[in-house]
Amino acid sequence: MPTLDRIDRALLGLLQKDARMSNKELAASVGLAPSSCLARVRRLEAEGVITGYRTELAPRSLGLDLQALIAVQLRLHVGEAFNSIGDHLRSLPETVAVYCLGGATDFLVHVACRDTEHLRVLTIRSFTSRPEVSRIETSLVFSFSRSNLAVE
Amino acid sequence: MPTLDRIDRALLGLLQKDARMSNKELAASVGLAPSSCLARVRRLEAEGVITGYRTELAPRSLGLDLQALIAVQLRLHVGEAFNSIGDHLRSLPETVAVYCLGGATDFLVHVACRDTEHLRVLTIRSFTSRPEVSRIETSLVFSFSRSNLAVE
DNA sequence: GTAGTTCGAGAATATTCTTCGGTCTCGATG
DNA sequence: CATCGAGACCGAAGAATATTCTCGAACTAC
Repeated sequence: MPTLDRIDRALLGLLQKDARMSNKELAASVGLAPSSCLARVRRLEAEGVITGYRTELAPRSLGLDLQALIAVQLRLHVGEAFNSIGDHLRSLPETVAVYCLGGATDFLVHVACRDTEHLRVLTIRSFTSRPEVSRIETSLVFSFSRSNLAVE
Repeated sequence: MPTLDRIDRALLGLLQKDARMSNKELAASVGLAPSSCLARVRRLEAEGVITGYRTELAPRSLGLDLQALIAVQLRLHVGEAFNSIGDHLRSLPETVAVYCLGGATDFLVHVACRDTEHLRVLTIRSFTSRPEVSRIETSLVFSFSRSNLAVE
């Protein structure tokens, strides 16, 4: 369990906002020499604090105009089914995110589709036709925005 | 509405997986000269296909061991309240993501907290005590994983 | 004190970025 | 059928950056 000091947190805050910030600029922002800064970032990566650098795309630019949240309720709650359906949901090309939940809903899946027909086919082919799935409920996503984690 | 050819899509796929990949490596992966590759990426940024580069952090490393989804139902559905509560939810330091939904639930908020006490205080202070909020329902998040958008 | 440890600075090297012509292809046009 | 222009790519070179390495300061424990 790594301890994060003030500088680590500043780095994480900056990198969350812009993962492509150069090491030099990063170093200047936190008041370190580039070499020291790089060592810190490498350490944060190695310790697993930083889990990856992702590029965020506009779904619309990819022709995915329709986003939905699909709440999934399972028939069997044995561990086996839980894992296999989880992997299945994560592997769908339409999937943006998968939540595994406690409560009445077992999974909540955020999907991006081209249009309503695409969504309709998706829910049938990849959700309701699976034997583990008891019931789903689909909600339209009007807007979606992600925030940075608080690092302080 | 920009048209994305095969190379654009390859670039987006690679950058989604690793936003810090160097331009040189990126160029080699798609069979382009670095200069041409850079021009493509710049164009994708300018066209709004790429909306940002984010660093993904492990919530646990930040002492945020407890994640939850909070479904929010509003009292008034006028546009005014809708925007103000949306901004409020997005501005919370605990917020990871905010969905604005159609259906019975108006907002779904993904939050990360230190512990149950933190979550309890959060739901009261930042959710139920707001006048626009009629009712909330909190679900525990056992696991959460994000996928890359299909670019092909 | 002193040895060990951690952390950062600075220099030197390796690598990469970025710009700037130049070339090629392709389609339209005279 | 030749010419022209637009668009896309490549390659080279200077500038900027990343990375490695070594050294020294501050701190700890004994």
